[in-house]
Amino acid sequence: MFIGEYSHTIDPKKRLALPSKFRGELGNKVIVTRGLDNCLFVYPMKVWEELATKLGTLPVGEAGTRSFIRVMLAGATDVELDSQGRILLPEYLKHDGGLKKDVTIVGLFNRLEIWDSAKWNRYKMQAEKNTGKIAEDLGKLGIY
Amino acid sequence: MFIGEYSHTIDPKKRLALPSKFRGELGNKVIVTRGLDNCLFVYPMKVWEELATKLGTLPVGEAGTRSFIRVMLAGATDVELDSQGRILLPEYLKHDGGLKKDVTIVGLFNRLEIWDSAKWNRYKMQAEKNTGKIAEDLGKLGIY
DNA sequence: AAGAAAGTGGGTAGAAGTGGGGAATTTCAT
DNA sequence: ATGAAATTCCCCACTTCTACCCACTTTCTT
Repeated sequence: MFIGEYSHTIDPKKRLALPSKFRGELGNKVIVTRGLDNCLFVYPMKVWEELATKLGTLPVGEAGTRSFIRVMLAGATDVELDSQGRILLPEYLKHDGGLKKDVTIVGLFNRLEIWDSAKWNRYKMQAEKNTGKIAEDLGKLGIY
Repeated sequence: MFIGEYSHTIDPKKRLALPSKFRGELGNKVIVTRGLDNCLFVYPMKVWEELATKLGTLPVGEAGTRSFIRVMLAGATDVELDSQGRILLPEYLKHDGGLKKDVTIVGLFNRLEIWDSAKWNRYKMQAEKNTGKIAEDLGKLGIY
């Protein structure tokens, strides 16, 4: 399980080191894709395969579904880790994720998220303002 | 499985390089045809054969089905990759797909799609407006 | 304090994408 | 049928990007 928050940098060659703590569980090949809230998702291959299978079995007749599948699959790319544990980010993902030099890598159960550091900090502050509300929700979910 | 998004160009001789990542899985002969939403579809031979069989056995009673089959089958052409991994696009497909110089090649599970880059970007932006809806869909699929 | 591990940066050979010349083939009009 | 024009195919050339290797610095561990 992936947990924790790490500050890394994208170098001039668009390479990004993944936290060493995650490498064992990730293997040496991962899937990077556009996520929600303008960040990127990183999946281990096994998790991705389940997800892709679900996508592949959706009916393609309806335009909305078609566009959904397109965005998910088109936004995804498989990347290999180099000998230093870095991935090479395609330009379009770097762009769509709003990433510059400083990024924050967040572990979330079965995936990672890659955020622009500034954006992540804003998001966190915003989230903290809603702590009370979140606590309520947690309560409803039976989490204490 | 084909995934990802690649920016390529059609040269003055109407040649288009397919992304090298896809070449192994495509083989050196593919089918190009008119797709949905004003783009082109590219199928590996095996996938096309299955698809063509299905199309051939569809009931032809309904006008919509008939026209769909016509567009798919009539527009289809088989093209070989040259030694640089490029295909030669027939003029009518280039025209019907609204393709100019800059195109985006998208990997979508078992096929590729070829889009005019400007059109693809508009499509993507449009799709992203439906992020909320997409998030719901993700939930339904059990994706977190 | 010394060694190991992690993150970052850079050089370089090879691969990938793009463009163009010229021969061979096809198409079309004469 | 024949010549002209266009198209297709096969090379080769150039530029950019990527993969692989090595090196430096900082942090953590022993």
